[in-house]
Amino acid sequence: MENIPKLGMENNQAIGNENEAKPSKKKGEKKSKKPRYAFQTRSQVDILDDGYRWRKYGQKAVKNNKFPRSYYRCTHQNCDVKKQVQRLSKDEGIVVTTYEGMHSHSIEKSTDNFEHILSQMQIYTPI
DNA sequence: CGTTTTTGACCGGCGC
DNA sequence: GCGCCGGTCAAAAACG
Repeated sequence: MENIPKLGMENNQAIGNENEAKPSKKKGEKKSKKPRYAFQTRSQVDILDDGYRWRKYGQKAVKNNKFPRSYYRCTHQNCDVKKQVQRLSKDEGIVVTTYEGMHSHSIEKSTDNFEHILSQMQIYTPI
């Protein structure tokens, strides 16, 4: 697992995704809400290291997409942040990274100018 | 040695 | 009622 930050992005677009609208079933609608932040990054590599440590816990192919989607989870002590990376079947150069949850600690990596992007990401929060 | 990765299988929910 | 889908976990193996 050579996880060297490889960033080949030229254009990144942050899209605020909220929780899907569930009809009316059980769900943590009162306590833990899970904000979802989708990031569309233009890069040739799907391994976008944002400065956090992620442990892949699953990979599944998605309908509509010829490429499989990768599921990652933060390997922190109290960080249950989930992240999933998906590539567009039409544009292999487009990588959609969706973050779920918030980090409870700061970044330890260099993050280079990625830190700047991360800042934007946090700003884009909400729902 | 510790950690992480990979594939398969399993479960729950929903649809019809 | 059964089938299907998505999502997650588990184990094993691999790597530094």
